[in-house]
Amino acid sequence: MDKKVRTRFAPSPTGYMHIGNLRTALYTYLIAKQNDGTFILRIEDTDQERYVEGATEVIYNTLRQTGLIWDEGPDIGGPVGPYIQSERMGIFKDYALQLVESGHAYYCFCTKEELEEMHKIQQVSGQPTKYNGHCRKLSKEEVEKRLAEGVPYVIRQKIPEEGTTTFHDELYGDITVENSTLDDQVLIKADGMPTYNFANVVDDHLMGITHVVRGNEYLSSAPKYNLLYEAFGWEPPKYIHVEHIMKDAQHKLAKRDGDASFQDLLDKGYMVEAIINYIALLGWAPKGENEIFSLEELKKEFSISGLSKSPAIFDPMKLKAINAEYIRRMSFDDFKAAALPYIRQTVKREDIDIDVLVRTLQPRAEVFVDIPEQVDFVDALPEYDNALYVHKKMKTNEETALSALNEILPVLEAIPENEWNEEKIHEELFALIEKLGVKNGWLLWPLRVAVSGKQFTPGGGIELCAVIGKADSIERIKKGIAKLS
RNA sequence: GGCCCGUUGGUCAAGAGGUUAAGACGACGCCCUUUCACGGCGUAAUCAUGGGUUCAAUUCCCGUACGGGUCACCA
Repeated sequence: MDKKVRTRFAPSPTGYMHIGNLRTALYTYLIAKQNDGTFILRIEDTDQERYVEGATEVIYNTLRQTGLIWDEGPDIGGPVGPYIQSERMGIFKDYALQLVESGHAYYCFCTKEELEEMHKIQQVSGQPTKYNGHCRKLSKEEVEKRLAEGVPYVIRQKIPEEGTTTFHDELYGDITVENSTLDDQVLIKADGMPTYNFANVVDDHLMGITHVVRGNEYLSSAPKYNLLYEAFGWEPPKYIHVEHIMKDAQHKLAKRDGDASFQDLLDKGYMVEAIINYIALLGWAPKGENEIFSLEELKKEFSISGLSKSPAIFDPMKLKAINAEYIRRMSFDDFKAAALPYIRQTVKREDIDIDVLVRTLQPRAEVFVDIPEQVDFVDALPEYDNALYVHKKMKTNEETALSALNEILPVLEAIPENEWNEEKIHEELFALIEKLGVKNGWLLWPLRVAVSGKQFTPGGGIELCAVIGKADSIERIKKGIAKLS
């Protein structure tokens, strides 16, 4: 690396952070940071029609939350500002004029109607729709005359009529296209503003950007970018085009899918670290077998060569599994602090052993938002069907369950209130199992059902009894006996 | 439709001429002094397809199919 790496994330403030976009930001950030380079935030807000109140804040907040901290940007400034595109509007026209001067661009006076007409004809005759070069042929005098008359105009890029253009992508290698397939795209619009493509090239150059990570949709316009760089005599940045994140094989993950934005994922209870970890993996594969990476670790691990050239389908299951892994890796205290608000959504009573509940919950919680439902039996025993008592593998049925509960009841009743804890209950019940000469499940499966009324619970019967306390446990067992009798 | 790109198990994917074609999620099975959505151990994949090149092709080349992208005075 001879040149200091400078990368940029250049989102439009739409008020919505698509995870594909976030992932681009991530990769962009990682490339800068792993090369000890600079990560720049540039807001591309030139589309007034799409302006959304507070949208810039969404970008700031997302980046801050995920730890993708920029070194230069609108709020903190930097040597190549301004970093808000709408504040740079004055600089582009001169560059376009420079191109006109050097013969790489030209004034075009065609009206919208004329263009529409032209495209219509092209479509009907099966031709590709592109500008027909009408105004290319205008004489210098003619141009001057119309300019003087104040005829509205745009400035278009003059694509060579023959030959090919080759550009290099770090992932795809060299891609060559026929110049004849390229359109004389507009550089400066009739209102004097630059088009996105033009502003992008100029800004990237002015900001000294060395690597551009962007979506695959720009692959087809990349040759035109290259021609622009050539016309200016500038060195193009290294391109890395990344594939889309898909909902399924034929549809991109879209807003309406409800999984598409960072905020959607947050709302579903996923942890920030897990989200970053998962999207890093969507379209990129680490060298080794480890898949769990912090942002810090990603800086070391990430490599452009591990990026994938084909679209990746977003898999909520995998995200969930990674989130579960993060939960399991939390310390007891951290997990407790994070889980408590969720537990309290359904568990209001205070007379329980919360630590036992938290401890049994941690390995079984995959996402925080699932917790309220997981512990909703604590406050009150739900209505349940006796069918729950039937378990093939445990060899239990309603009849054996009744016997089991009848055996359990006096044993638990005999435990003094102040000795009621997990160890004691365990000790007493296992003594009973030995005395009766039965399998653990024969006794404990019915207990779990009676005490929870649920098919799945965090922890087994013993833990649950410890959580809800003696009085409630006894009451629920009695209720089970009554139901089974 | 033109142009560009892609195609390894249900999903994410490693592998880059000769491999038992990794690993993870999911599924399934078994195990575990208590169920499970914990843990442990296993099982399942002839690499879209046809043709080349080669002693040898999932890996290179061409075609086909399928999928995606793009063809704006929008970003």
